[in-house]
Amino acid sequence: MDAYLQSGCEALGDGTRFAIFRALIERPQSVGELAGHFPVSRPAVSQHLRILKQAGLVRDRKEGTRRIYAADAEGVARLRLELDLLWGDALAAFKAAAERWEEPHVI
Amino acid sequence: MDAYLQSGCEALGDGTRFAIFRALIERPQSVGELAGHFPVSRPAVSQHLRILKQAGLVRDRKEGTRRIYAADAEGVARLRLELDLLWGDALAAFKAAAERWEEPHVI
DNA sequence: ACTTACCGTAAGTAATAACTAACCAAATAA
DNA sequence: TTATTTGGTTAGTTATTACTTACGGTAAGT
Repeated sequence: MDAYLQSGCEALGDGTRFAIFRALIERPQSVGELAGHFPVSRPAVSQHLRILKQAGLVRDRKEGTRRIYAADAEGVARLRLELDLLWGDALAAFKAAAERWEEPHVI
Repeated sequence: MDAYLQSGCEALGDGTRFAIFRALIERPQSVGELAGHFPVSRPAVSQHLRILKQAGLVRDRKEGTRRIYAADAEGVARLRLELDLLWGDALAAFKAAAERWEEPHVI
């Protein structure tokens, strides 16, 4: 999973990438800073960041020679909405299934 | 990702597995039924189901010679809660960042 | 008992993803 | 200008994952 577009859940499927994303939610950080937190090389972090960026979950801005990455509010909201729809469907299905069990008792 | 325990996001990281999970949210289904919906073999579906089960996202019951899988309400709720905490953290951070920008204007 | 339907598991393969090392580019500092 | 810092990209390797085929096991039907 290193070079093509993908949806939010796939982008967060890798543990290291999820951890990087989580770190960026706490506060914006540079690539080198992030690399310091995890047992992978700086290029590996760069590649994870590219994938997160393609998924719209992070954005970046240049600041001198450094590049600061931050979680992207819009992308996060989009993923949240997508998953909320899923939870909604699930809840509706659970409720319907429960009612199919309870109805006979009401008779 | 075929044999060890993992958290919810990693379990949904694979596209085929996510699709299977989504199908089970719509309605409980047997393994063979699921395999009919996707371009993979039945054993492949079985393996995906095992991973989803290890993640607590699905449960299964025997029904004759068939085995019916269904989304697990408790596991779904747990994952939802975990992600809601993440969204909450993100929202708080975005709000704090926005205020750091707006404060100077208030002076 | 035999057959059929359905499914899990094991083994092996093929595909893909994650990673490192090496290189290059841009911005700042001396 | 030269050196330093920082980080993206490429190439190649390693590790992991998804997959199929083959097999065995259980439950229901004949």
